[in-house]
Amino acid sequence: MRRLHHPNPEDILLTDVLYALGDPVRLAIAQRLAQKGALPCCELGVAVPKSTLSHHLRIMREAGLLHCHKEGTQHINSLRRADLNARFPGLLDQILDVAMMASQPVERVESQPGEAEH
Amino acid sequence: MRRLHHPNPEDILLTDVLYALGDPVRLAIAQRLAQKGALPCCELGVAVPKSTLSHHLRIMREAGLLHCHKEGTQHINSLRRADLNARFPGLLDQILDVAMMASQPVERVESQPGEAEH
DNA sequence: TTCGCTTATTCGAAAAAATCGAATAAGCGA
DNA sequence: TCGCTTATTCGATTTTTTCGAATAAGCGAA
Repeated sequence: MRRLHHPNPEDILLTDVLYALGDPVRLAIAQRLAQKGALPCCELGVAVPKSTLSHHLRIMREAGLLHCHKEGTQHINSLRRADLNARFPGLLDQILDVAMMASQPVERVESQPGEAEH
Repeated sequence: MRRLHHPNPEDILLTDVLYALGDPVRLAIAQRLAQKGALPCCELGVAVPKSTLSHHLRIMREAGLLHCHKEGTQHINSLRRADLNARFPGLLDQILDVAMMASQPVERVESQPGEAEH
């Protein structure tokens, strides 16, 4: 398997980060990782085919948004919070804050059926 | 000419805003408008063909990022700062802040030759 | 009104990117 | 080695982006 590419912190581009987060599936992944810390691909909780998920993770990884390392057969993903905060102070937290506030449908995939939100 | 569509403030989606700013040309336009207030298309200072510029402005307008109104033969564009701030408090300013900090090449097109930036 | 000029959108074809099923790779344990 | 699990890569289709050419629309002068 080819080695996965991660940009150096100083090479992370703002437009790449914004582009990576400018998709409902990828924003949901970022939110999930922010909450859970580190997760393998299969536990990201997004309803897309495996090949599409791989593509989304690549976009995020190459944008510098997340780090991925292998553990056995699994690929563990986590947000590069420190690197992002060094390069763009406060940005990621601000985005995750407003994302939490104004959740979009795709981000509520696992809400409890009993909790109505009339 | 068809009427230009602008989403209502409450219909603005975070992913649309991030996607709209996740392109070097569009981020440069947002920065320019943040600095100058309101500008017609021809004074946005981006080096792309007219038809491409029209497309970029449409993406931004339909994302809720900017407002466009006609004045004579010109279309005046301005950021929807109040609407965006109401929907996603602090987000736009945060993005413009870090964009200013870490300017990408396309954003420095008009820097003064005399002003060194060491 | 009609012509010429300016500003900007829309059309249409080509290039680039996203999607997703099928095939492949790679680790683990029996 | 075989079978199972996890995830990437391939390849074809769909969607989006790009940009020259055509169109639209306002303005001022003849």
